[in-house]
Amino acid sequence: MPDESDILGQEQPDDPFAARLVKVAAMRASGDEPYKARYDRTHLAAGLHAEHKDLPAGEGSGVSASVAGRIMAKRDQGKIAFLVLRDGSGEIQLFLRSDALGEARFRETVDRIDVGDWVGAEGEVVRTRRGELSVVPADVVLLSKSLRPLPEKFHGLTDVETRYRQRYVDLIANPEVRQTFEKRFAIISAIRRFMESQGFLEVETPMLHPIPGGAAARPFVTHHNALDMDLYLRIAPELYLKRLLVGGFERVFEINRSFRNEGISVRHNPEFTMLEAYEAFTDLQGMMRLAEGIVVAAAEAACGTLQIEYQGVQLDLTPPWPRRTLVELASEAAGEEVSFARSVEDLRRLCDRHGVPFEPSWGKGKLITELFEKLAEHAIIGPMFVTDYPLETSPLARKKPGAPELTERFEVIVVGREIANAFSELIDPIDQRERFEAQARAKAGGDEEAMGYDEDYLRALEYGMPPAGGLGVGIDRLAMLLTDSPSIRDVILFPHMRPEA
RNA sequence: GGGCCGUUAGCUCAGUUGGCAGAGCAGGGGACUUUUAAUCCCAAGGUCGCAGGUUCGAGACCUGCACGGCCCA
Repeated sequence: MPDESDILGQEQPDDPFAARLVKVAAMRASGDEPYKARYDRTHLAAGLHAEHKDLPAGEGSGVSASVAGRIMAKRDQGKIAFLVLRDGSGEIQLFLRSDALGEARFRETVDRIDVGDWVGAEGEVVRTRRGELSVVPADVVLLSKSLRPLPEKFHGLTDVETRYRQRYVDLIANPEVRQTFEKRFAIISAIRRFMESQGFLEVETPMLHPIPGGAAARPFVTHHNALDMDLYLRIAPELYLKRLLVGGFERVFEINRSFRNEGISVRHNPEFTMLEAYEAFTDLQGMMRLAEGIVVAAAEAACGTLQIEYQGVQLDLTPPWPRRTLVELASEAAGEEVSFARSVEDLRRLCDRHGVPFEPSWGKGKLITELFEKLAEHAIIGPMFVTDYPLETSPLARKKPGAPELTERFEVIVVGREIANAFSELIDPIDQRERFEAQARAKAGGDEEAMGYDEDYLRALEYGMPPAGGLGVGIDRLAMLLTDSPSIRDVILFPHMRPEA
């Protein structure tokens, strides 16, 4: 990579980077700082288009405006030049004229400015003969010199690896990427407003956990030097939020990152964003209404409608969503009854017959859950509440009355994917202790995703937790759904990547 | 973890049966006073992902590795 000293002797280097360094050096030599401190603008591009929408082609407005942004295109025609300036609101053309700037200054300005530079300009707002609203600058200021050429203007940046690694270039080259993220943040903002409108208080709980809990997942481990102890990046905020119910907060939620030390795929990033909400004195029915309300608020904010299309599939998000039990759906997909009435050996044979791999340590509940996930879940268009998850895989959910092997739990499935998960919360400290003991046995048996035994959480339950419903929503997956994005990496600004080759 | 595919100029892509590395855009020089992917002329631009192998000769064929994508687990 050349630096300024390398190119001082060269007048017109061919290399774009070097050519731009020459311009930087020339500006500095003439006392014009190429990286300025500020620029006071009067207008945004979109504001000018709105204010002057009735200005006829070929006429001047008689009013002056100053704008600032990045130069996206340059069309030099000798005595005039057109620059396309993009700011945060949109684009506005700069119509540089030698008769407005003076011939020498016009030439110097046009030669000095490259596509990619940040520029401020002030002058009369006009509409050209061809109908393009433009600013005819009496003054053009180079605010920040870009040294690297932007991707080709017509095709943009398409290499997905570069798009994810250099999101800043992706955002410059591909305007729809910006729209996707604007939608993502509109979704999150709408969900916050909805939760607050329902009387929920947004809280912050620890991300560094002494005992990983609240989900079945392998954690990231880190180390606190002063305390000389290992800590875990949280896999879920659940157990802390429920401690707050014990403390007397009746409606709380948190929207923030959790971390899971697992594979990366189109649906998994090591750090991801979840909403978790807990409401005292309600149950699974209340969580169904809450889940529907959240998705409706998010869809209206992002899409303005509940009729959406995801990857070619038409979806109607209008509540109420249908409810089916997990065992029912697994049985339909397997073509025979999948139930706790069958023996473990029988369920294993069923797995074999359908090509579903299993571990010898799995009980009926895990086998049935696996059959559902492998045979039925992917085919559900939804949105659908899948209910009655087995107790074996739901260590924090209340038992279903009259069905001791099942829990009062649902997942919301849309286009074959889990986007939300909820229970009537397990508030019985004696039952919870037994569940933790079962998890501890599974962990001892080699299950690295089994939940840790959290004695302080049990102590909290022993003080008494009110009846409650709890809900988790995968914000990244919801954003994928509402922005029609095929990969989670499309809705995470800086997705995790291996180091560059 | 397995299978398949990809990696060529800053970007987007060609590259035939193994025979001198190509185009457009961007960048450089020139022309142009209403352009919209401006247009026209000229010149320049390469560690063909990396390392081996086969061959008189490899961007292409073989092996390994790296990174990425898709599918499966």
